[in-house]
Amino acid sequence: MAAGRPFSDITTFLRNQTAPPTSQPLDSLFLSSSTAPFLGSRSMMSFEGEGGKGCNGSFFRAFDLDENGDECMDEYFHQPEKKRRLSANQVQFLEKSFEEENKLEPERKTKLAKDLGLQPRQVAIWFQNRRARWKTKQLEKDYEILHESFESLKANYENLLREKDKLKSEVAHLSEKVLAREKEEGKLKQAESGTKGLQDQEQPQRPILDSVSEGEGSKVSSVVGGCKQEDISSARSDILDSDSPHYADGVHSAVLEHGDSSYVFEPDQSDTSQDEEDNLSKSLYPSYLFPKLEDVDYSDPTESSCNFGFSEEDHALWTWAY
DNA sequence: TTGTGTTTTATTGCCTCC
DNA sequence: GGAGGCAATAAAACACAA
Repeated sequence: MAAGRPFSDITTFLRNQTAPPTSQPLDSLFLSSSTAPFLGSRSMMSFEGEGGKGCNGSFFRAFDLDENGDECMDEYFHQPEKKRRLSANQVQFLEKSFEEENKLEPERKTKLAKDLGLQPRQVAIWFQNRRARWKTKQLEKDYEILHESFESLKANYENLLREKDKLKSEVAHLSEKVLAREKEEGKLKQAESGTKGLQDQEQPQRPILDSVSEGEGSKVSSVVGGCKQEDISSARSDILDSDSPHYADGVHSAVLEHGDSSYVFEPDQSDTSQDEEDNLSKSLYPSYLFPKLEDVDYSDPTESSCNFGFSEEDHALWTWAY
């Protein structure tokens, strides 16, 4: 069967069973509503039994076979309500046309219908259904792409979360070390001031961490690890107080009486944004917990006198936390 | 052969555009 | 208001396992 004129044989047969084949399309004789009003939309048919249910599996072949052609004609015309699938060639032709343009202008529809021996409405329906199938496939593809993208982002996010937790615990660990060292230094200074005796009594000095009692100190260090804000800020208020020129002013009293250090120092405990993250770092590890970094010489990280025995990496992390 | 799931063809009803 | 598109759906055709 020649592509483009697939039904020339049957057309000829129906027009004149003895005449040679012509290129006359089938629908001009067979499916035109003006000339064949007996065929409604339910009678739109393909003349090729792809599934072998037709006569000898092919309606065309059936017509080619002289001995049973009439039989097949009878069989064919006695199933006016049966749906017929389009032939492979017809579908191929339509697919090709669809690839070129998935919308169907009236002229193209008429031409396709004529070429394939179908009713224009059949062609339109085929395109309609084809567009629907294409859309479904497209949606599936889009879904796949989005799903993959989502999975990738999710994995990335989880990695970042793990990394964040790791860094947090590192910072906490380092902070504990710093606190322990601070505490020891405080004790040393206290001992020194004790040996100086009463000569210093006229100029009492409060060491930075003096006001942090044993209990409070341990409280702070445990807090840093456990990230408990109130206790940290409580310790901080004491230390700030010791340095503060307004040690006994009303604000301080109010803070102390209030019993809740968050009254003046109230960090956000959530960790959902970068800003909050920064705030958290600063509130968790405020400047009073560390020596003034600008006073520390990092030029030689191996110099234990000024690097607290931490490695260069520790310093980097420290600086970051600071 | 038959039951069942999938695909294809066709209809219906609604909506938009000219 | 008619033509055409689309979504939802029906129903025939088909594939396939049991």
